[in-house]
Amino acid sequence: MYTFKKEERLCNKRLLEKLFHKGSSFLCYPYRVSWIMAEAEQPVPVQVVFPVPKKRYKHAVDRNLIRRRMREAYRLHKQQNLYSFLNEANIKLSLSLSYIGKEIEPYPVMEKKMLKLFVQLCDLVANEKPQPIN
RNA sequence: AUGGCAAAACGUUCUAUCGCUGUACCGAUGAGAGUCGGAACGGAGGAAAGUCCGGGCAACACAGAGCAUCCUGCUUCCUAACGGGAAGGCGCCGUACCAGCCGGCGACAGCAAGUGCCACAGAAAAAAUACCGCCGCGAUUUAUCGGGGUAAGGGUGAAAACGUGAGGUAAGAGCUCACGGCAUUACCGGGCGACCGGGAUGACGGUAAACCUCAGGAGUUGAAAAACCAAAUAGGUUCUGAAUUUAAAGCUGCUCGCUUUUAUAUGUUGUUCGCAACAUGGUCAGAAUGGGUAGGUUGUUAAAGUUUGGCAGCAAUGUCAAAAUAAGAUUAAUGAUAGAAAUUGCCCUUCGGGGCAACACAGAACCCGGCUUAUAGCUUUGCUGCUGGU
RNA sequence: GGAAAUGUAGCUCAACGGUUAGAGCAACACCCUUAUACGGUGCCGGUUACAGGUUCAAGUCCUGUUAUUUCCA
Repeated sequence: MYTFKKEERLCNKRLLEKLFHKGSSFLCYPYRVSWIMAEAEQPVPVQVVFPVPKKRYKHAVDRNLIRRRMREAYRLHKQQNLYSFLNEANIKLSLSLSYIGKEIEPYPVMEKKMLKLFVQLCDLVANEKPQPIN
């Protein structure tokens, strides 16, 4: 189940705007995570977007490389560490993982940080749960 | 042999596992649309980059001509077109000078259409107002002064009135002559032409990447252009029907409604001045209509395309024939991990090989033709001067 | 994806193609004051973003590159 299809990507402009304006966020270097509970009935637990700022990385090649590594790390570990928890709690999320590192990290580092990020996110969501937004 | 310059070709490959995306296919389900599963095939570049030019395509505008603005600028040809390319001319560079060949570079129309500018220095920077000097003339205090001629010499400058020699002259001066350079040319010859050779002429400083002149060209906006689709939401316009009318305050959580006060929605007509009739406007309900927003489809990848071969041409290129399952994303795919090989460098070597390291620049966004810039490594070709004279 | 503008001293800006690129603030030194501030005097600081070209001469003109900023949504 290491898939990553179109439905799992966050493409809607309104949702994106809502995410960045109203969503809560935290830092887990080299990622900046923004998340919000999703109201709409989406077919997957999480819709995610991976922005990499053009200001920091001038060349498209670098941005592509970072995005692809992030996506790979997310794809391989989301099922065990994120989906299982969310499915139990029956929560749906919109998520944004911005890369704000100053240098391009190698894949093993990014993978480790991604795991740490998942743990942190689950904790926060669990704390938020008592007063759901909808 | 090595280095440099120029041009051209290439610019990693294979396997396994897990993914992403497109195409058409099979199975299950379903009335259908679709959904789920399976296996097959395709999936970044020489610059995809910069956006510097030129097109295609689309929308809007548009009688014709001129002015302004901007761009281009040796000639001929190629091309859909170009500021691109090819061939040629001319100039410059490649060992002092000259000639020829070879190679490289050149925004290379016109200062002899007009105007402007040429700091400082210098007498003078362009119609020579003569500082020193040179040569006459006049005056005399015999060493100077006055008023002329003179661009040969001095010095200044990036640049000084074409250079050298002779004649000529009071001294000088293209003033005259010879040789040489430069420019122009309504002349002659060669070349399609740029231009070349000869003759004639002389207005013989530089600057047009100074204004400008001449010749040629340019409508504007860009796929976030543009066309179509069926829904939802708020509002616009029109039609039909219903009720009947405004403003302020209060009652109730809100709406409806009720109460009080004031005026009696606007206009026209009539009027007994109390009001009545008609029209318009407003409220509610329904229908139609065209536009906007977000979404989807088309545009959108079979093309002035790629590869190979024949023919025409010096070449750019054209033409004919054949071949190929020929990227198509849209918050944006083409990836990750592991292993092997190739290439290059270094070290060791029993010359069989082994170990370590490196592997550039860089990512399609409607599509083409160029240019420019970045680029590890690797391959090929040419040149890096040759000949003759002084 | 498309379209513009600007790079000059540590900062903010000037400068007809022509002398050694200038002004204010800042920094430094001295004076003033018991001392600091204010004030005064002096001084320091520039590859005019980079490369090439035109010109006798380029910060200025032309071409290419690079960096920054802005606009269209």
